[in-house]
Amino acid sequence: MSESNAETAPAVSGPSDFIREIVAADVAAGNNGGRVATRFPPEPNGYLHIGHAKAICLDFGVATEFGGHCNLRFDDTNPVKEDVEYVDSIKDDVRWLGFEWHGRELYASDYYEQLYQFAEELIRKGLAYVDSLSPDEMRQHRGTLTEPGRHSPYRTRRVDENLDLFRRMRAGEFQDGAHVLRAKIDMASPNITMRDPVLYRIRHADHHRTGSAWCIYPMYDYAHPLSDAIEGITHSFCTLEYVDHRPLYDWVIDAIATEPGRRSPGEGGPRQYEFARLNLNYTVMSKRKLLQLVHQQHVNGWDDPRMPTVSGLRRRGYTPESIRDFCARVGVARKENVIDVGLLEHCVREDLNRRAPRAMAVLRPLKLVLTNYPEARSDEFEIASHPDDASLGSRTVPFSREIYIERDDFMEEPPKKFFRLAPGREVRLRNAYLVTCTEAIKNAAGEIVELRGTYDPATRGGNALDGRKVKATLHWVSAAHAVDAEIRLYDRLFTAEDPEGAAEHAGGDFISQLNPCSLEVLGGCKLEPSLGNAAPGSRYQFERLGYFAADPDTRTGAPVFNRTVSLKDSWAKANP
RNA sequence: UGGGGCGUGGCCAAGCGGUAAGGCGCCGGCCUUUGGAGCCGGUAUUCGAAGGUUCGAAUCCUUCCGCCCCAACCA
Repeated sequence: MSESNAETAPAVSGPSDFIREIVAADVAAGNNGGRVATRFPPEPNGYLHIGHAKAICLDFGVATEFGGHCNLRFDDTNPVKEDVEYVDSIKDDVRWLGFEWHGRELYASDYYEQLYQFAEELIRKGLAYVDSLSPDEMRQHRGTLTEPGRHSPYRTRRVDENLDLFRRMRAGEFQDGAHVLRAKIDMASPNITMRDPVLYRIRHADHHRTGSAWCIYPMYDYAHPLSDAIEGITHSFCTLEYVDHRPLYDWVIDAIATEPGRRSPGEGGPRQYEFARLNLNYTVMSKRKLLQLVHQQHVNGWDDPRMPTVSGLRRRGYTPESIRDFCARVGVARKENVIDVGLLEHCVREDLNRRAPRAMAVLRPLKLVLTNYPEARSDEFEIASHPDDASLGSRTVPFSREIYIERDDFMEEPPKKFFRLAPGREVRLRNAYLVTCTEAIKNAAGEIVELRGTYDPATRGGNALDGRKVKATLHWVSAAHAVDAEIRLYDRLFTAEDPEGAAEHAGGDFISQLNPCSLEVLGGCKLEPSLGNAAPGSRYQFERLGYFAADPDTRTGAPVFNRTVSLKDSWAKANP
């Protein structure tokens, strides 16, 4: 392509959402010198979930798209809820999702001293005061949605008195709750956030990073804007519930920006933009509820494959690519939304269909004995690992007289549209032979315990020389060579599309909406030998069944697989 | 009853005064050694409602309706 063409070529993809539109306009206008800096600011009080993944894709995505950078900043201002376990898991998850913060691992707690000095500055400017109302009294004074609040009697304390009290707060002279530092804004504001918000509270608690160095801790509304300003963030993205906080965000930055060298939002400093959080049906997304599921052991930890957490999805077998694709398809807007989990499932299927090697596994085995196949003999088939991608190579699959097929691939009295095996019917064993069922053996209870049949030696590989067709192809595993495995099947965690909504109507809590069948553990599953040493985390398509990933519980000789997602199944859909 | 945000097909979502993109889902058809995958076609005379402005409105104005958020010393 010539250079002039390159310059005149229309943009392949412009801004794809309102956020990128704003950033593009800022860059075009040269705001902040054309610089773009974002941040992803998780509080380390829980594991990341798919909703965070959306935010991560936005924060890191926008930064790289516009040649900027994104800081990973832990919003660790509440020591009683936070823990290093969470910061470690968050770092793992962000990295696994495919994002890099290039050493910019930052903490709000890094700024505690600076934040404290800013607070003294606010006091000196008469913009903050120490209040000594009890939490309950403060609530009384705050007013209601429709009535203005009242001034605290402590609101008029002198600057020197405020400074003295605040220093003694820091020095640990007071009990928790005795005093707080408040911004002096407007107790009559219709926006309740602006009614003299608390900036600092006393918490005699050890912090996971600063230990016992502090006994006063800044509030989010104070620490967040200043952290953004300190780091030179240009675009600060958060969810819609913070829209009402934006005036306070701006107020805090403006309040300390009169000093030389500091910039207010109006002067090119950080600006907050809000977007709608991600909601998924058939699950819950709040950290509080996820924490409850873990603590009450309704699931087996934060990384339970049924959880919408990043670590849960990872263990389930999701790929980072599929999650990023999902976030891209879902879009970024300001409308409340509930995304169908079906879209998430579509995204993994699409990704794994392209990349996952195929293998055969029988979940619920039914033995088929080929009576015309010599007992001592066995065959080997070299089978491509992917039907459309030779680069994935092949593996050797043994065949013998006794093989396992899926129980529901046989019906003694098949209905009209059932194409699979039935007495007298011929089907193909994938990549092997055409076989015909001759007999179903039953036990005393009348249950089918074994099938007898014959194979056609002239159909090696699966095709008949005479061109005769069969309606079905079954997966299979040679009984003599099979590897036994445990396979875990997952269904949605909740039976209701909207667990909290359904619970409200039923008068219970969301726990009552749990799906009792969300986990089904199958033992004695039969795997083809190539699967015997699958490394934990490795993903396969088990032909005709779905995508499966080896679980960390896998032990040598005892594989454990999780079903990530089933294959689309038009037979099952039409015959529920 | 105060403030704020939001309403485009079943679920998302473009659209920015010139006559409704796209994805998922769904419905048909083709193809197929995975009832998978792939391919082709269909799926909103209408944008919460009603008025108004305009040659022309999902886009501008007015009113109304509905949903969500805010009264933690949580984030």
